Amino acid sequence: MNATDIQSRLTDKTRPVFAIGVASELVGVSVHTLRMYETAGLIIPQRTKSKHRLYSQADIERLQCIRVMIEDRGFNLAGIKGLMSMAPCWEIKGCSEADQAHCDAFKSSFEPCWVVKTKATACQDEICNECPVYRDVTTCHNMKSYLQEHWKNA
Amino acid sequence: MNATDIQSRLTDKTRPVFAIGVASELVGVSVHTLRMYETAGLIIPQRTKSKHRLYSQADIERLQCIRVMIEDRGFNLAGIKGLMSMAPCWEIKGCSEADQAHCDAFKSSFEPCWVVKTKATACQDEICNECPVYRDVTTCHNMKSYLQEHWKNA
DNA sequence: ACAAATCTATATTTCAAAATCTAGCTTTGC
DNA sequence: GCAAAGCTAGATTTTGAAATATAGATTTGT
Repeated sequence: MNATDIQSRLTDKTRPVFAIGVASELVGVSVHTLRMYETAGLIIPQRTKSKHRLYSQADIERLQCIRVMIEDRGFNLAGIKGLMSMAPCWEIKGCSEADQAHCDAFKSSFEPCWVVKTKATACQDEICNECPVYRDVTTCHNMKSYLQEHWKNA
Repeated sequence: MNATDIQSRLTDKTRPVFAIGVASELVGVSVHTLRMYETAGLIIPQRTKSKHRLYSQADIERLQCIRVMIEDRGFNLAGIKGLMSMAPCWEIKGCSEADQAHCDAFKSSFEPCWVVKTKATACQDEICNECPVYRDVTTCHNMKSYLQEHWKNA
């Protein structure tokens, strides 16, 4: 591993480094609450081989956004999930019409794509944690601008 | 008034015809709950000269959608309002860049345009109840498709 | 080796949003 | 004219989502 590799590993916000206890302290909620957000479909931490959760810096920021939505804007978990479901994933991933036709995320606006079971081929083997659809949906920022950008570029 | 006019009045879903008590029975919630939804910024019934609320058939359907979001999808009022705020009103209304620059609805994604104070000139004298942005945002339907249509046509 | 941390699953508690109620006044419609 | 319905404003009650706690097994790291 050369110096550039080391630098990139140190600055990679998506690298899973924090155990749930550390993440809990960084975000200011209990470990159980973090597990709850996962069950609700708001966040997908990586897992070690033995199923222990690992959170990245990006995950921490995502969780902080979730807290803002709850505390400052009065959303409940269903509402945050609903807002996240607005991302036009099929445009971002460039799904064909055939792909769209049998993808639950395209057909309904009730669940984010990283939660649905039946997916387009483009997402079959996707690790959602690393997918731009999942990564860029940070509902505490200006979501309308986000949607605009992604529709315009589509 | 000729036959065509009569027909159009009878079938106009936006004509305000139901007092709050009737609306309350049609939707299946108390009159107070209807007033609460109004305070939350989810619906804007017309008013008589003496400030009595009047609901149209379209209003009833809007309210039924709100109930679906609450009962079936678990949203709270803040979440429904947040979802409604996703409509790209400036695209639908064709606002100029100057208009966008001093319109709160363009700048933030926290409130629907029909709730914000500082509006674009295109909306200064708008009766929001009759505006397509307000009318078409029925969050219980496929909101993603709605956004797609409106972005594509923009 | 073993204490601390994490895992899943379930039960219980908390608390604020949502709904209901109250009061005093105005409007509506028979 | 007057009873019924609507208005605003504010207090109170309810209720279920969110958070906390518990239990027993597994993994981690010193």
